[in-house]
Amino acid sequence: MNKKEIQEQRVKGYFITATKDLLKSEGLKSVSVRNIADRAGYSFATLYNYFKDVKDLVFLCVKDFREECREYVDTRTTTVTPGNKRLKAIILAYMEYFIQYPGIFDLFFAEKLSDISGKGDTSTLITSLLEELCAADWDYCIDMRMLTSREAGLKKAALLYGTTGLLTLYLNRRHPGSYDAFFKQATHFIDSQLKS
Amino acid sequence: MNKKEIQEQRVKGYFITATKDLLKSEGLKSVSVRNIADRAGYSFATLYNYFKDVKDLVFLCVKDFREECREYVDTRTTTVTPGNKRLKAIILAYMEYFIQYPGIFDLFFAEKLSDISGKGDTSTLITSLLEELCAADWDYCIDMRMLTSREAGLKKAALLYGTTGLLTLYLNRRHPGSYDAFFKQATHFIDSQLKS
DNA sequence: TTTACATTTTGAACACTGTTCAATATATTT
DNA sequence: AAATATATTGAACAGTGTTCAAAATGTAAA
Repeated sequence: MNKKEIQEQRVKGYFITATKDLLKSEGLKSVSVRNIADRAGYSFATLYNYFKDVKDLVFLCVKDFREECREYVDTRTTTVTPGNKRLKAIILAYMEYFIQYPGIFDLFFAEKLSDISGKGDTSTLITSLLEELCAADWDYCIDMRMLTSREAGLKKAALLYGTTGLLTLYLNRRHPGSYDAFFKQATHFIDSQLKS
Repeated sequence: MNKKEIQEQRVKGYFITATKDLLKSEGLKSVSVRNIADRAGYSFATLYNYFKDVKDLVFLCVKDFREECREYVDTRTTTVTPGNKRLKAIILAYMEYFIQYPGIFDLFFAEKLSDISGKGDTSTLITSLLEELCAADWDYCIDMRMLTSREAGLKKAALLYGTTGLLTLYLNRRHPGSYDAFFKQATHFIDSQLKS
């Protein structure tokens, strides 16, 4: 029924919102079935009527966070000069977003997906985010004959791997040891990669 | 006393060996206080007479794995021509080691350190491994005037970030989707970074 | 309105996790 | 052999995810 569908989606939304709030404020380690249900105003058992397990619920947040990150980056890079300059700004803002919400980084890149089957698209959702954010400016550079399509492909990959690694090392291993040092390393890395 | 010290180190060793075996065979998720103690032939409570908590014990394994990785890489790269060629071989072997033991990668780069205080050197132990493996060949390239010291520093950092990110994405997000594709990406990335 | 059925919500229970602590067992010394 | 010191241990507690039968609620029919 339609009414039933609407209500189901509503309750699902309560759980998702609770999970997102918890993840952003307390981090991934505090995301538990009982904590989520408390925030949503339901019993922990109710959660299992709407999601097959807690990982399923947690990974449903990826879509929303992806959009949030997109907006975060867009609002602070639209006025920047297209091309290399904006690419740098986009990548820095992208990293900044995860620095601000380490729990979201954990969810995106560290948390293991439970079942490998149908969740391939969640992985794609995550790994394609940076590429999507940069797409227009890579195209711009290619159109301007600053880069070949082949070169752009290599740089895209290197920047995805590098930013992921740098964030992993900084958030999980405090390397570099301060935010200033991290930021300096990030800019150096991006500059070195964008340099033709 | 000396006798006491020897016995204490021996029992500690039993727990560390058990943890290492478990980590390599079953992965980090199976490393629990009771599983470790079972393998070591003690009660789970005994563990707390030798280590302040389970994370302390788990991170003590880093030192041994570091040595193991070092040997793994050394034995398959000593005969390679020094310079860029050997650098590539070293970095590939380094990645290969973690592909073989995903649990060790989790321990090195994903697992959060419990207390931030005295464990800074464990982080350093981890983040300096690749640099140490490559040190001789970077020096070789600098001596041969193939690189300036400054350029080498940039490349070192980029390769550390890139390998960490590529391994994170492949092991946690199946990106790229197959080992063949992963290997191809890894070689492309390394080649592009080593290219002056 | 009351009865009957369908759906949603829920807490108890189970198997796990890490950790603490008092009791037990072992080793050492007197 | 008795007294003391040390090592080992299981019970207990608070937390985790998950299942399931019972209770509460909503809906339809009599």
